[in-house]
Amino acid sequence: MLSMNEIEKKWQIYWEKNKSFKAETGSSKDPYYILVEFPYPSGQGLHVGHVRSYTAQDAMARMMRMQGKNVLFPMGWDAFGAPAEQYAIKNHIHPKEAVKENIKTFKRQMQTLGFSFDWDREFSTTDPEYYKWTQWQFLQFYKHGMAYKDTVPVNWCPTCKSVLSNEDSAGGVCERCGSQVVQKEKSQWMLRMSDYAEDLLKGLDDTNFAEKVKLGQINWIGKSIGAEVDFKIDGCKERFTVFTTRCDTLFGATYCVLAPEHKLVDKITTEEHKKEVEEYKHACTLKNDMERTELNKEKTGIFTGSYAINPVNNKKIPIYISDYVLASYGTGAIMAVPAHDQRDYEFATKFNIPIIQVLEEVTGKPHENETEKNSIVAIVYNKEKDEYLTINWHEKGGRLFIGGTIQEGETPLECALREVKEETGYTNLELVHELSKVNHHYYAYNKDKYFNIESTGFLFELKGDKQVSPEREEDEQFEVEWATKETIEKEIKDELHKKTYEYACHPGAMEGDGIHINSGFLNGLNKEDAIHKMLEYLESNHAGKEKVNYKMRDWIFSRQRFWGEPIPMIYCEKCGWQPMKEEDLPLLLPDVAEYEPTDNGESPLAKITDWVNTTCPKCGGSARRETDTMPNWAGSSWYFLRFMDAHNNQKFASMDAMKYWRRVDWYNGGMEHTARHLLYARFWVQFLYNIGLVPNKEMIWTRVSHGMVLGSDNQKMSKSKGNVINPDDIVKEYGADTLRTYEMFMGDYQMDCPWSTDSLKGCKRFIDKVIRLKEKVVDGEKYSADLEVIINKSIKKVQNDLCSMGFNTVVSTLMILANKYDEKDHITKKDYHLLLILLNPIAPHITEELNEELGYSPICESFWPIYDEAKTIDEEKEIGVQVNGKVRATIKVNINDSEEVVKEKALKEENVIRHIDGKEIVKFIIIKGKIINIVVK
RNA sequence: GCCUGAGUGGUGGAAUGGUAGACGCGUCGGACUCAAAAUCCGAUGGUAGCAAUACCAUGUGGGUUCAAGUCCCACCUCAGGCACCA
Repeated sequence: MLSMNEIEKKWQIYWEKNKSFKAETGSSKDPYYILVEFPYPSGQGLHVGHVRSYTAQDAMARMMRMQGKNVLFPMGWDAFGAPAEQYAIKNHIHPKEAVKENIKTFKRQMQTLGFSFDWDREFSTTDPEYYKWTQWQFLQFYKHGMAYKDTVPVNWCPTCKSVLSNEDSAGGVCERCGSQVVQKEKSQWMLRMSDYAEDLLKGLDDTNFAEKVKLGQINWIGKSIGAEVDFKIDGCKERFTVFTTRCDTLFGATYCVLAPEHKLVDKITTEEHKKEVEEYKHACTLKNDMERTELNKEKTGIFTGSYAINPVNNKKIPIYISDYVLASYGTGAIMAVPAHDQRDYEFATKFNIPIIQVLEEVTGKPHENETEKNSIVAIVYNKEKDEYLTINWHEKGGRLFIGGTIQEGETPLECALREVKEETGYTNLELVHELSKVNHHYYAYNKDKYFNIESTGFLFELKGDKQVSPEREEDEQFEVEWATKETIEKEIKDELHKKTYEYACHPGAMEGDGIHINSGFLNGLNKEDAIHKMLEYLESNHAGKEKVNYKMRDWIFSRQRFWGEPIPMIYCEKCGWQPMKEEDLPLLLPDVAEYEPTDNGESPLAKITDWVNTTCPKCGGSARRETDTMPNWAGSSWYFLRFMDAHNNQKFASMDAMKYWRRVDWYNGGMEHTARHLLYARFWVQFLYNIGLVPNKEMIWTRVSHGMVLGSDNQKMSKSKGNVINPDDIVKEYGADTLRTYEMFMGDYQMDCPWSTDSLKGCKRFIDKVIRLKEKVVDGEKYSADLEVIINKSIKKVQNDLCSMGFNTVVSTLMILANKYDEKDHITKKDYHLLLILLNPIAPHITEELNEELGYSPICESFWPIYDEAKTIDEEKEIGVQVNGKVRATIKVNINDSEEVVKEKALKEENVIRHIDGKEIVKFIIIKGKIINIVVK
């Protein structure tokens, strides 16, 4: 008798020897490419989370092979990265040595789990044979004008003298030493990814990504359609352009803002403001990205002394500089419309800049022959009692705030104060906010008239309870009541008053839609129509044009690190930047053992002078190599192409191989990579497609993501929390099949799920039960008659669920099947064989072993069973009988029963009779094979 | 603030608009055993009841429907991602 671990070893050797999972390029079988993100081989070893996603894809791969597909299921290593470099610095060894060790561990662990990877295609991104092609592809980017050098700000720690990634400088503090991170300008290689924004957006239509993945991509690209508007500067020839998505609000622009870094700032700043502006600009350079974008930060800024001319009404509006405007987005300048943009509103309030409302929300329904008038709604708040002043008309009109019509010669504010006094007698009010105006339509019963009013809202605070006697008119029969927030939300039904209350709760800019006011030729139009009309106006007056902007920027492609692909560029004093000759690739990383960072922010490579000094490929004179390396994302942007033709030394992959495999059919990875990694990979592929090197513009068809395996405390597994589960321990104690089965069964594959060793034991019991069932096997090459339906149902469910990531229900289906078998004294050989095949994708070792004992040829060389749809339906079924939607009984129905028979059966049930007794049957609903509902009155 | 998800027993989680809680874990009871482990059998959402059964129950409140965990509207909580993108 072999032990569990021996059985597993036996089959792992069998698969390896027989190359059971080798994918043959060019085979006449249908190709199917299943990819799971290749791991970073860390020193921690394989995580149980890896086991979950690899098992899931492995199960799919195994089933599809049995279904006759030529499955490509590869594995490799994404081994460049900071941890290996840190480790190397500490231990004075070359990172490639550390990586070699880690890969060995990872591979051994994967093999003990029995994943059906085609190991013949294995490679690491750190192999010179691989990164040669990463470098080669960079040269293609360069040669096609897609790579360029630019000066961009980087996070810089003055203490560590090192460039930090955004992650390492979270919170504006250096992760390592805790000192303040500052911004430093640095010349970096960039890839023109923003040129591809539109194509990356459109390309999504040619993929089958999950909707949330597509949304992630769309948000990251961040397309916004708007307009560029040109502003002249008063008394000066200069002009500047702003980007806006709301050109319809141009009449409401009351100032402009330039980013502190904007080129024009120095030119337009007047003498008297020079000093302050300089100081402000300087203060901004000291702030890092985090501080500048901090939430709820109070707006800051400085007036430049100059004025811009609003192109639609020639009004002079002041120009400020402020860091809430980003130099890197749009044109680095904005027109500010405080009435309709929250940020502008905050700035304008702080600097006392006028706020002009140009758009009103509309409430109520318009009607013919409306009378127009202006009115107010006053909301009075009592801070001490936390209550609002209302008047209650009871059944004559419900609860309202104080309202009224503005009279001749009266301002809205005067009107509001008068109305409050007349209706309630309160006089000591302090204005908190004047609220946005609302355009309201309503019908007045007492006057039998339709009105269209422009209502101004006010929020007051009550100061003291001084009250004079109200001056109500005779027909004003209401009560004055103080009402709580809850009462108001429940009882105030009037749309205008509700809207006004909403404004009072969230005072600020009105960013919604409505109709335009104070806007010349736009008056009366809604947002969309007004945008179109404004665009026409701007274009015909040469003052602006439609413009599309994207949040996505070019890809900063330089890293000041040792352990990455060297960028194959050479700088010559005479010839400038020159690409290396392609035939000289790969440019190898030097074999030294010191990678301490330099103290000026250069890559550690800069200190290795033997390596840095070289000759210019163009003029042959002395020159220096680029010392920055590529980011971690580079190698993973095209590895899936390499798997199609992993050992080609003429090309990164041959067109023939890529045409045969077509694309990645199924790509599984973590949710955290669905935005950036996927975008980089798609960009890379689209570029290669455009220069004719890959067969399709999108090389990834379906992208799905898995949930994390958390510790049993529902927290992320980490050494410090002591909740880490090592797959090696589990395999040793319970076997790989049990671990695989449990990880499939633990929960919804796409969702996070905590580890539970108790539940794992349950899966062990299930596997043991399957083994025990062998004792019940009797000869027979047919399914047992009474098992036929459940067998056919199970085949269908297992195969459907394996394809739709319902791995947990695959396992439960098989548990149900095994329980059914267990109820019987005997099962046929064929019954048992079927269970083994269905379970094989998830628990491949033990099923192969039991299958062999039965005398069959290996499952990995067999065919997947085909189910008979006709036999998936039960002859007899229990269904519920409802009366008025509540289940009152269950009856057994036969598939051939007519509606009449079913009806009869239902009406015979005692409990049903009791519930319909003395009542009239209104409706008799029979959903065949599902439910009966008797509706009675 | 915005975008994604998710809220169902003691617990992990099932459920094409059709008997909510499949399957598993745990717990309780029983069998086997000198005993324990393993295994097997039974019970297991809550309240009331001896029971038949009734009522309540899928985050909260409304709605659509013969029928809602599932669809629609509003809200609350949690997790992840993005965040002054004009």
